[in-house]
Amino acid sequence: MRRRGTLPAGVMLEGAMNARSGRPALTRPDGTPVRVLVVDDDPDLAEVLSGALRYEGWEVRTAGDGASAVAGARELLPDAVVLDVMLPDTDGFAVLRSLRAVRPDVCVLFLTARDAVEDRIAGITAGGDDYVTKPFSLEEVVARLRGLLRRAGMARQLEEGPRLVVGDLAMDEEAREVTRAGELIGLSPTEFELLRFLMRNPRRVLSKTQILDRVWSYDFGGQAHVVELYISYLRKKVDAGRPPMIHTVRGAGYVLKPVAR
Amino acid sequence: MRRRGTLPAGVMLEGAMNARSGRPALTRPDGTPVRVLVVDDDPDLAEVLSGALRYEGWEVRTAGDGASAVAGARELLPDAVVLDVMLPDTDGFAVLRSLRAVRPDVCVLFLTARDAVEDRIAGITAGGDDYVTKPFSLEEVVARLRGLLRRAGMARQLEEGPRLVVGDLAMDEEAREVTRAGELIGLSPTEFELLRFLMRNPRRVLSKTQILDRVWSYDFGGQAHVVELYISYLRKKVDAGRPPMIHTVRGAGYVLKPVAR
DNA sequence: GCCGTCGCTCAGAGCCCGCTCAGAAGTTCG
DNA sequence: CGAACTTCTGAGCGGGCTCTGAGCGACGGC
Repeated sequence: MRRRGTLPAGVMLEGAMNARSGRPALTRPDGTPVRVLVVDDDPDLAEVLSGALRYEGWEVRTAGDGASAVAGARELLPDAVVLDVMLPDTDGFAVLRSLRAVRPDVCVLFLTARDAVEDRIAGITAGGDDYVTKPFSLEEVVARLRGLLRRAGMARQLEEGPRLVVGDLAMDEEAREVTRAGELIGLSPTEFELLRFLMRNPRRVLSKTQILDRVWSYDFGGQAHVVELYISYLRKKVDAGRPPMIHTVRGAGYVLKPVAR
Repeated sequence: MRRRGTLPAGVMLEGAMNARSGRPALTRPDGTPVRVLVVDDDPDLAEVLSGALRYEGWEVRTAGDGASAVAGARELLPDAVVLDVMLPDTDGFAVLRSLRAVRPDVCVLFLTARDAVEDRIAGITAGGDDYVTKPFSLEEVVARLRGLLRRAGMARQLEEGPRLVVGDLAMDEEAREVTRAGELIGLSPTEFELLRFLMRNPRRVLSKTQILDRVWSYDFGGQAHVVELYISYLRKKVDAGRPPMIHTVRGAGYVLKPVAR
């Protein structure tokens, strides 16, 4: 079962409703949803991205080129922009300048090809902005965006730091530190992202396909078997010798739950 | 003027917040954000600069020539100005005179080519202002600006002296001295700036790209490999024979942390 | 109780990442 | 003018990380 180049089957895309249950969504200071503009000339990719962002409870609008991006920004007045560096009409930097003219404090997350990194990205991460290289995972994009928005002063109403907590399991996203019952746990990059996905959806059964679509890059051609493997890695490190928090739901997927009392 | 400890934490944070590390930003005496005007005719450079300064929690406005600089200053009433000496319509010194007419005590940081007008710059800096030569690193610009503002009497000087401390590692920015456990450590200029960047972002994973964008000059064309090299230099000097403070996070970057409690 | 399916884990191959050494080019200073 | 220092490139190496394949155990249907 081979996946097509750009499009994962978007199980989580349909029913794009409010935030994931469990925790309130990241919102603007006045409580209205965060507004994001997605700019990419690949309509499939733009659709997948906007689906993932809507799933966060955010308001999303897409544009396929620089001109409509600027127009869209004028209407939407977005808090953040996901911006492909390579666009059919202009490059992302020119678009950024126009955007900044409309809204100086807008956050920008650049999408760029791996080899183009050294090009003119220099200086971008120096400000509040950030970038991810293609191919990326949706979790990565969402996490980076959340980081940008948080630092830009969103979510003032909740004390939402860069810290995820489920039971006695805690994750500091900025320090990339994970602790269980105070003990430090070392994780590889993939393990870390998988655990982050689980921790952001506690008590919810996640299917292997869902996990694959979310945590792995969209061009990953492999089998769902990797998910089992990495779950097993995680169990060894997170549940080692302790009451288990990662549970298998046969035929459905996996759940992360705090230990029952 | 605010006194520490007498107000609830939330009130203090209400003013400008530094985007990094949650520390309060350098602010004006009344708690409002520092206001900076960036004047440079290269829009990309102006954009990168203003991004970096906004990231400090400051309010930024840009201008591309002398005329709009004076106009912008009249509106913004900036505390500091980052001013390119070479401008399309006039030179920076003329602009400075106009600025001083509006606000006599404004801090000025000149941007200048390496071999240009050393003597006139030298005269200027005698008056309390400062300059950096192109190409510069963003860390350098920000550090110089912070120094100027601090000396000009911006608030928080009690907490934010020219002294950075992480664990038993201490840095005096003005004396350019670094000590670990009281022992003096000699660093080259680049090593010093890299360590300063790490110390200003303790417990936060910094990617190689982030470090490159921030510590190296904006025109540096090289690979992220240099960062690894300089991290290795730093480790030899800072961590030599001691419990390590500089840690590698594979696939993510580097962190500076005080030794485990 | 038997059998098929599903999930877990081990072992290993290949790749990629980060560390280090050595040396060249440029710079500063005595 | 030479010596020491600084900065950066290139190459090699060691090891961690990711993924494949296969065997085995667990679970559930009948």
